[in-house]
Amino acid sequence: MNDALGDHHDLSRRPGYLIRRLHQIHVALFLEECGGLGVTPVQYSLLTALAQRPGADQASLGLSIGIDRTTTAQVLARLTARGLVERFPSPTDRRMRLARVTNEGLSLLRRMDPPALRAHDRTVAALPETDRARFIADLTRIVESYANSVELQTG
Amino acid sequence: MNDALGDHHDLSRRPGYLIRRLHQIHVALFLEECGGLGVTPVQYSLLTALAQRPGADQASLGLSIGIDRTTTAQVLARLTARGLVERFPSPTDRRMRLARVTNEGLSLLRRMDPPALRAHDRTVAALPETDRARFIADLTRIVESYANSVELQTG
DNA sequence: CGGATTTCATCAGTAGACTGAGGATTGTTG
DNA sequence: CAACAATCCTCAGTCTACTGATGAAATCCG
Repeated sequence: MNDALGDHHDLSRRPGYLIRRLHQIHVALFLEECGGLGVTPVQYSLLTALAQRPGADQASLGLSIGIDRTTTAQVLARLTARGLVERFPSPTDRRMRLARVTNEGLSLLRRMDPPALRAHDRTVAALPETDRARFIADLTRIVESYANSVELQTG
Repeated sequence: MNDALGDHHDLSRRPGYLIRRLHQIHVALFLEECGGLGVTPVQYSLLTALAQRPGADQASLGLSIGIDRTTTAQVLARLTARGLVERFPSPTDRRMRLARVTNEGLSLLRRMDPPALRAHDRTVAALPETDRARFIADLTRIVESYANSVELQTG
């Protein structure tokens, strides 16, 4: 067995494993900070994106936050059921359903911002302050390197 | 609106958002490299951990790879159905079900190692080579800082 | 104009991930 | 020893996430 494979058998050296765990940690911190409001990280991302682009259709909305068409529809359905989002048919293209954040949704979004910001900050709080920006820049660099990759994007 | 919250409205500056996307990218790369073998990243992690600790019980197995009791049972059930893992009651504690990787599972694991290693390498390939080890060290640091955190651990 | 293609949304199916509740067993302690 | 507590697993329910199939609508192009 060569060294590369030997190291590879130590789970904690696998980037993918560490990333899954880090994702898990962030979700837990987010729910700890925002749990009382009943909104998950993805729901919060979607609300944020939709608040910036009212009347977006599901496909482009999902694309902008990196979730696929089916997941986008599911999340929108839950937010709609709670009255945080409205959906309506596009007047110009009857295939499309457009969405918009309701006043109630905007109000919730404003209340969520401080705890959500705390959750994001706590996610990288274990790093010395001088390393955090660099770490986030590295994350950004990897994510953006795949942003235009067809096979990894939602279809 | 203060600056911190203003920046926060740019999704791509939120660590949690970037981590979710990065996780997504890794899973896609993993399935691209290993897809033909029909094993997911979590299944691969579990097989790797179980191969190192044959006869582990579900709870400690899940704990060691950071998935909760219910998910562990689900993943083990799928692997068992495919003949990659065996489950059997503990001879000393009738509450426990122990598990072990079958010969077929060990064989698959060996075949998976090269493509899985490629997937993990590709996950951080967008970073200049000199930055990769540091990035992985940062990931490790954060994950380990929460390793003993009760409220974020499975259980 | 009309058929082929593309695009948008939905549905069904599968997988990972967690909570809360419950039953069975084991361990602790008075 | 018996009551209590802790542990292990399972079950039901919810949410994120993806693929593949299908139907409806729009667009392209001959």
